[in-house]
Amino acid sequence: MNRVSLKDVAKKAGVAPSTVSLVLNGKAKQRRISDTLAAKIQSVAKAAGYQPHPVAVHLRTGQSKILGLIVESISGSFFAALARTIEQEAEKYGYKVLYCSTENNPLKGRELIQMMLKYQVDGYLITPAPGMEKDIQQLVQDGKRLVLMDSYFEHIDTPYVLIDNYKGIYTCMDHLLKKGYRKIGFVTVDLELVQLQQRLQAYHNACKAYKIPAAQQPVLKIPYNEPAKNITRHINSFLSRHKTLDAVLFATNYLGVAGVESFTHLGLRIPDDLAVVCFDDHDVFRLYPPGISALQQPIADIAKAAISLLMKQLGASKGKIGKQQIILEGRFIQRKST
Amino acid sequence: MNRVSLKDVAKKAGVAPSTVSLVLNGKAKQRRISDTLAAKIQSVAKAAGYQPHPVAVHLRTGQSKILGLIVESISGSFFAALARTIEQEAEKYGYKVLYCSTENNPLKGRELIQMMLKYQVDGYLITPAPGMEKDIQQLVQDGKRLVLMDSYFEHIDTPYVLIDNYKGIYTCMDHLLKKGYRKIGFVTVDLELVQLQQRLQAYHNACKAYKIPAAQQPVLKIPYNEPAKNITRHINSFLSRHKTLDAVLFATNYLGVAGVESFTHLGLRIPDDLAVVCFDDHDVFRLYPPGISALQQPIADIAKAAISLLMKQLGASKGKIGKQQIILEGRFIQRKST
DNA sequence: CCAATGTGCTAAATCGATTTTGCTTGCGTG
DNA sequence: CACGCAAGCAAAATCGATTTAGCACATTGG
Repeated sequence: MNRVSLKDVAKKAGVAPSTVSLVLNGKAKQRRISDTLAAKIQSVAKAAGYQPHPVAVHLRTGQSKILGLIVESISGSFFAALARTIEQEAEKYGYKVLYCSTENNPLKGRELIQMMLKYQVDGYLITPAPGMEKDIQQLVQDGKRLVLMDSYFEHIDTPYVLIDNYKGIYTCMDHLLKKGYRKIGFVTVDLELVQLQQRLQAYHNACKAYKIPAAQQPVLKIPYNEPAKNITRHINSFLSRHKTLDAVLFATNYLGVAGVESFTHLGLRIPDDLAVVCFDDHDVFRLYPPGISALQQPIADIAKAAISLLMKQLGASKGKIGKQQIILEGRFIQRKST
Repeated sequence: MNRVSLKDVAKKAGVAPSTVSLVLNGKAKQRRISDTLAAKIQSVAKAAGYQPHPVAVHLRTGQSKILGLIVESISGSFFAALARTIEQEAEKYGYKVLYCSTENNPLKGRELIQMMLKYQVDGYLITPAPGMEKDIQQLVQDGKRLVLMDSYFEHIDTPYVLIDNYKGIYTCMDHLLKKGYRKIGFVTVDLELVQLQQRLQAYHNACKAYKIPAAQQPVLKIPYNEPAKNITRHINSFLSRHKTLDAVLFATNYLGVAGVESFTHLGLRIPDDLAVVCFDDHDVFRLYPPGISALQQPIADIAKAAISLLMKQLGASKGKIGKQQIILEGRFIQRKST
């Protein structure tokens, strides 16, 4: 229960507290403290197991060294992986991450933001859900540091990191079309989010490029926040209505997962009865026989880019503040479903 | 961006900072500060919109005024309701709540506890999942203040609040038996947790009291952490194996919810083909026609009792530290399923 | 009339760090 | 020899609160 304070270290080393602080904060050179003394202080501090008191640091510097991470659902595999990498990256800069999920509930999103304001996090990392627009606008107005991931709002000027949605879907479509599939259904979410519009657009444009008439571009738009079993039901009826389909492209991974359930339910064999591709990968696609092709998001890269952007805003990183909008490309993972 | 500090208030009121602090902390009487001055300071502080700086308070007092709440799943209705009430109650004592869910993942539970240690929460409120036993033991050893809810560990001496599991199930059984049902199936989780043992025991004892032979007490134990669709599958086969059942009693609400799916799947009509009761209520039971009887947990009371126990440990509450184990009774909600 | 007691408030220490300013030396230069 | 400058470290201020010790004045008693 006995914390070692900076003073204790100073006493043991026989120097002033300020000297210890300077050394431990790497300002020894700059403040012309002799190397021998610096080395001694370092070793004494280590031996004593000194850990700076975060609350004191926070009070003095005004920095909590905490980042707030708000994701839609911590149970989703994309978000879980994202959270882990974010945490690792943040640690490199000496930041802790406070992470919470909105569980697709905008009210909860608001509460979480309020909570993080209270705890004075230094910066925000958010995968914005529809309904959080105003809250995010507010954060920007208040001059808070933030980076959006996975999505963004067209008329709020914030740094963000996301995948190239258009190119991603186009790659998937290109793959299917080159394989000879011509009756491709598209399953997406019924939402006005930019990235979903882009995905839809890419689907239609790819069809057009291969001279597929507009009438043969069946699209299923599933309501947002629909329970899993309803999604499966929607997909069931969609597939039944369009018996002639030879391929389906899912716009998000949870739709793809629901689709998988649908296939087993309808007894469809992949890829003989139907070819399948999904935008955004998932464990299920790797495991479900025979393996479903997917466009993998570079999760680690997204996390790194996001942290990097945030650190630049916080002035912790040396680099200049360059482009604030980063768009990464996905990687197509071919499996046996196509 | 201009925080008003205690000093600012002091300057505006023309008094010393210490006086302001004493007044605002309700120690005016005790320190014989005149009522007129106290009143003036109060009004000045209010007018200036003074808010104490939590970090400074934390540093000085050593109290973060934050409680850590760890639940199994924030999406579960029981836990969500619990979290809300906890938050409300905590606010009355001037505490904020940092809440997170383990999503039934013991590893995540450990991480969360580590995080809360870092943030120096003053006390812990935990609904312990199997696998967290060691971590909780450690907390107790470190002298942390904590209260368990919903469950507990037999050989760790901690304060806890939970429902009377035995009496709860007995009440359900009594209800069914009085209505004339004699072939009652029991669906529970295959876990060694005390409260589940008690529920099972109550089931068997109630049967015995009505002279039902042991051979006619069919019990289905479903593995822990099974995905929802597997649970439904288990229940399907259980109900098919025991066609003669005239009633089912579910030991937890998520089993009941899976059961409901099973009924629709098998085309069973409630209560004509089968009577149903569930331990622990859920929105679904209220909405699913014709409404399923359930033993409702007094969630608000649990939350209040837990906060009360924790506050006593933290010395924030006036009352003496009395009994540390609180057992509450559930309320039977009769609906049309029986 | 002076000590004892009470009253009402302020000054100063403290929590544990960071950061600016300042104080000694030693050395080189004119 | 005096002056200036730099090196190397210590002292003190600061962040924003809480809390203890104590000061100045008034009242009372012997």
